[in-house]
Amino acid sequence: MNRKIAYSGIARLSLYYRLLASLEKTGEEIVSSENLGRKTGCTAAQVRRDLASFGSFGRPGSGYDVKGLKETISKILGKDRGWKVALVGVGNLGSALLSYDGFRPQGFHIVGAFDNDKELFGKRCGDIKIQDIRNLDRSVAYSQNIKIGIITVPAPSAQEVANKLVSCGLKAILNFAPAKLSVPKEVELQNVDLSQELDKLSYLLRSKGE
Amino acid sequence: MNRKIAYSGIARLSLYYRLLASLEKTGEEIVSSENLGRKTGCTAAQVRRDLASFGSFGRPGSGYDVKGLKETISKILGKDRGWKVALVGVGNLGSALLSYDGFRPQGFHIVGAFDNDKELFGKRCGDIKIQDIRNLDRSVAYSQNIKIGIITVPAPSAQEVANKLVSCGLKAILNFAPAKLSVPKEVELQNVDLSQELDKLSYLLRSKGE
DNA sequence: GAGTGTGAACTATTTCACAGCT
DNA sequence: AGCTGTGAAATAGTTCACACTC
Repeated sequence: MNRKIAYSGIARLSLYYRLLASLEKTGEEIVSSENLGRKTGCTAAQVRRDLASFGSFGRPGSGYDVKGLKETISKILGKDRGWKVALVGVGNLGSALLSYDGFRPQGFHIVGAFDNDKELFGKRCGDIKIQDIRNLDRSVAYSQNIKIGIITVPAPSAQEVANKLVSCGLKAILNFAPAKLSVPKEVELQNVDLSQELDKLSYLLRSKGE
Repeated sequence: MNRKIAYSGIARLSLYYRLLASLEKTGEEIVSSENLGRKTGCTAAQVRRDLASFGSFGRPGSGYDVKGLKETISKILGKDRGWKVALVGVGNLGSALLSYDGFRPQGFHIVGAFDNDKELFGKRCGDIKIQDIRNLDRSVAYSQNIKIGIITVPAPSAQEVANKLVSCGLKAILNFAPAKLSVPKEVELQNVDLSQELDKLSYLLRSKGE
């Protein structure tokens, strides 16, 4: 057992998980690294290496047990924990995320939505009532066991919101604002940067002469 | 001049670009790799290495010219091309992206929005009228010079939409559906996978015992 | 003096290829 | 026979450190 997974392996585990969930639905019981790889866009070697960093889950000669591996990965990723999430910034993107029903089955439950626009207070979005951001404090976060925050405010307010989330004791932030946030190193930060994704496509197109 | 940029360098160029645009607004004229790095979360060495893959843009002793470097990166990334984009799937996320006004200034212009839901045809979202997906064909894409497609449909229809976009001659796809798409290798594909981002946070939290 | 551009060293990640298990 | 788990090799990416330029 090779104890250290490549950082990029984590993202692949997420893909494997989703594929396993779908294989389970269609009744597949066993899957090989070859297949798991092809269906997630990874190589068989990556699949085996990634999984082997956490233990020996496969059976030589046959492959991996779909249901078992799915549960194993769920535990590795911590998806079995049922994370509670707070979202700040109920604009276009924020409300889209609130209404998205794909997070819950993945183990993420948005339990609070906050904004600073009076007009929105009390309105519902999905099944959550939008609250004044000032209602979010350490004790609320603690009592609701909220550990993850999603930032969907405009870039200029993003750092301020991040500070707030940190001061409320949240441990992880998913940031959609196109801004570089500073958070204490013990707080995990992931950025989703839509313009950056388009820039990558643009570069690839341009560099092949489109 | 070191001709080959690391793939991950492209994403950083996008960050540098955005920072330079903001420095330009505040009237800064010169920036060092040190500063550019700190403000984008990269190292000074990365900044210099990334830029040096395309030429010598800095002045030893002072740094990089903000305006000039911004324009250079714009060209490198192909942002100066003014890409036309079609979006398919005007649900929550799709309409959020249509209404988002951050793409245009970045050189990406969504010129068409398509769905298969009759109820939506003719409605406006942002300043675009939603059309029947059947209205999107090769000649429309060609005449409007649409090269990039954004997929914001549910996972089960994503591959079908991708096929359609490819058959319309689009050269790049930004996919938000949690599905692994197959496209010809000459078509560029980037995935934005929100559950995956949450999974990464979940893993990091779990692995540090939160 | 200050800061770039870049070889060279280092670290991370991927791929190869095969011994060993079922 | 088929497929995993894993050393070893190969490749990719990052950091160091400094000669050189302004």
